[in-house]
Amino acid sequence: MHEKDKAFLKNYSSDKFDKPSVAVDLLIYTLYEDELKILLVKRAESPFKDMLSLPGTFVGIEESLDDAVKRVLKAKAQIKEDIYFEQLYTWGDVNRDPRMRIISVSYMALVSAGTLENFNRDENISAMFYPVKDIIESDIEIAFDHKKIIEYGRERIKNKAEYMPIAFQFLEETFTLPQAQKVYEILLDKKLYKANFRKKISPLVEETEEFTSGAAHRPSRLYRRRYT
Amino acid sequence: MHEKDKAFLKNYSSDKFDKPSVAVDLLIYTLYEDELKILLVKRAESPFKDMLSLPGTFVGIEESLDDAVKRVLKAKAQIKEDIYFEQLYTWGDVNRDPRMRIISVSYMALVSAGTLENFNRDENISAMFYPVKDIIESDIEIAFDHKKIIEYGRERIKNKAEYMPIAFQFLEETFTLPQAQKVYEILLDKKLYKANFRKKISPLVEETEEFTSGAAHRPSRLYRRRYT
DNA sequence: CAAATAGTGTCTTTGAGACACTATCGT
DNA sequence: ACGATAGTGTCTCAAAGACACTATTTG
Repeated sequence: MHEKDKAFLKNYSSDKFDKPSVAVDLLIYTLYEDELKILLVKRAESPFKDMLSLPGTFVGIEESLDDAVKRVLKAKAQIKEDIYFEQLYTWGDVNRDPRMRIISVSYMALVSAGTLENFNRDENISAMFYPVKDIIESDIEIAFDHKKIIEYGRERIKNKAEYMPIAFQFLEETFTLPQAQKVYEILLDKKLYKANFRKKISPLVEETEEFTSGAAHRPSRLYRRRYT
Repeated sequence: MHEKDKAFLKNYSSDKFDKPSVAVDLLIYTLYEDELKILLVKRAESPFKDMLSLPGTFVGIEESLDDAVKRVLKAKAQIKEDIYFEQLYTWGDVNRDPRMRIISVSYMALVSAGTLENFNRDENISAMFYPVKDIIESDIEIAFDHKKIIEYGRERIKNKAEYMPIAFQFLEETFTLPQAQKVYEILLDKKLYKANFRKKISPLVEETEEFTSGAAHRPSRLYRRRYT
């Protein structure tokens, strides 16, 4: 390292030049019971003690943002696999945290119900999935500016769903088209026409030779996602 | 502040818990000479001395991200007015800056040529507008990961332009439809059909009674943006 | 009137939306 | 046979794309 760099670094790192802290906060979504749900944790400490908040963590000095996200996924949702997530927005208002200056980089992660099978609900009374609709429409208070972040995420997921592929994240490896349609209907929060939905999604999926069975009606063919 | 908060704060702020630094980096775009241009500054210091980089700054401890952006706009581009800008993405790789850990929140700002009239090119040999196309297509090296950020911004601006209103940021208060069409053609990087363009944009603009004059061809009506 | 750019009318193609019909299971 | 859900054919309508035409200025 150059001498000048050292000088710069020393000056910048000195105490008189305080830095903001950086955290990641996650919108971890899943779909079950025909609802979009999001993982929230009950705060154990002040400020906002006992209120719900997004799972998050501070970003370590030698840790990328993505790694911090993965660490939260593992710690708070018991998800060890690599799952889909994407960055949403960075919130930087000066007083968003009453303790100190914290800049929060928000991410959303989409998890299929299957991936959450080993998410132990009993052990995690502090971390639970709540219907997004309830959070947004009721006036339950949420810690920090996290309600705003949840609303922002809800809009983003709706927009993303319009352009299709993201909904597959909520489905298992194979799925029926009625299942896929249901996912879109929940994400977009509106009814879709069967025939039109199928026309639109057909280039994105490929048939398998499997069918559902047992139900008192015509079986449904299973599809898988087509990667092109 | 609670006792517990103090304890937390003390622990977190202690030296053994080093924090990343936070910066904002700006993609300041303008349009002239029928090209999309971006403001770059020549680095005076190592690392990457004499190379081009995005204008940016560290975020102060009592300064919001937006305020940091405005500070850069003023300092590097002499823009005192409030102009349009939006957050793009936050870059958090551990080694993106060789000196120390810096997380960069990138923004794009769109400036009309008129707003830049008092941008003194002679005084600013270190800050200049460069054609985006040249930067992306040539293999000039750009400091840090800023080339990647520039490419990311170029895609975003293209997507945004598809959904319309953003292009008005590059136009003056009133403008002709051929001028507006030109803006879209540059942003989208493709030719458009006159008749179709006009059909699409007509709900977004309103006529004035003014016309261009002096050119050796039919005068063009001036329009202004319609806010609805 | 010729060159140049502004501005309009209309045909074709594509895709979203709506609806009615047929197919196949369990009971 | 019938209730229930899976799956298909096709009409309508609106927007995107393509092209040809008319309009108004200066020199």
